[in-house]
Amino acid sequence: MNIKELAEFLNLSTATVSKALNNKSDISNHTRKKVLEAAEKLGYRPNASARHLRSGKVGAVALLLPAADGGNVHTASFFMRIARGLQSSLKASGIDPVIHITTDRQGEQQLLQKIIEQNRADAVILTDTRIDDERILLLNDRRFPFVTIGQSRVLKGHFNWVDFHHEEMGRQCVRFALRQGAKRIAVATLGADSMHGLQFLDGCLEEMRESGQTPNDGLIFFGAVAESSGEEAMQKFMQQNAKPDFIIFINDFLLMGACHYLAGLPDCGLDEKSMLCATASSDFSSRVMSSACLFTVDHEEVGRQLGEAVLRVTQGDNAVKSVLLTLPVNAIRHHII
DNA sequence: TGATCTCGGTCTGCGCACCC
DNA sequence: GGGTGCGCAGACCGAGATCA
Repeated sequence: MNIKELAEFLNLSTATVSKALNNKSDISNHTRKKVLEAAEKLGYRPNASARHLRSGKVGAVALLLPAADGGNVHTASFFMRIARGLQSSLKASGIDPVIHITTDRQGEQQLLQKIIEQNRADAVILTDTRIDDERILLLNDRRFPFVTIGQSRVLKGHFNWVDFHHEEMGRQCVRFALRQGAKRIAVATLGADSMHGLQFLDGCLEEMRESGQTPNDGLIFFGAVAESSGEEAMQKFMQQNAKPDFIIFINDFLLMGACHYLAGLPDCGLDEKSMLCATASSDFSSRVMSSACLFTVDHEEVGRQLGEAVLRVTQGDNAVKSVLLTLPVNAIRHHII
């Protein structure tokens, strides 16, 4: 059953039927009611591909998960929960989130090119933004609508993004460590060109300086979103003459690796109480290690903010809006304090 | 072989007919 | 004359068919 057959059944034109179905104003209530009843009775459903052909829209937004060799299987659970909020906020507009996973940056770049050139989505949502993010430049150059989860220095940060207040998170982690009596704080953050890794470290270092502590390069580690990075961080810290008495990890993966490392060093002077991570990236660790995380993430709210941004860019709204989310302190961790 | 046409289903700008 | 309701025609895009 297509609109033509429905129109023939009603002895009306397809234009009239289309207008009635789409609630246009120049249709009488009598005709509208007749069309809607017939459509319901005959089981008419609009042909999605034809509708997209007509509107020039695909009806999908591409959510690109962080490119990582196998590692994004774990971080995927973090973004899946965000995607759920995103989906519910986009439901009414008929746009569905489509999740893409790539294993390396080359594959990610090729995928992005394909989405742009073949018009495979109405907008792109980038995650894991970088300090100098060439993906943002590409999307901007091609005038392809996009939103990011995270900031970047490109375009002077003037694009639509939703992000957590990583500097503030870093500051609060240091304040927490100081309240525990920490004298030598180590920080394990994300390296390469991770924007939020840099922001988190900046927050930690600023708070340390303001509280009279001198940051030590030997107590700063740049890693990846992987447990092995947590172990490497511990190896570095344990080699220092002045070993840390408190360690802050940007995420749970590094913390889990550190805990694994510590299991083999029971007398090193550190235990799980002298370690902390900012947020949980994976669904697994958010349950098992919930007390080790200082902040809780409202995934639904992140998804909702993303959904609003996606609607704006797909509707051609050129006004740039940035959303900075401040995360609440984890109640469980607070209780343990 | 390259150019042009046709087809699929939906939507909408514009114009026409009708009625008050 | 103006408002209302309806229909025509064309646009959207890509693949396949047809023609010169």
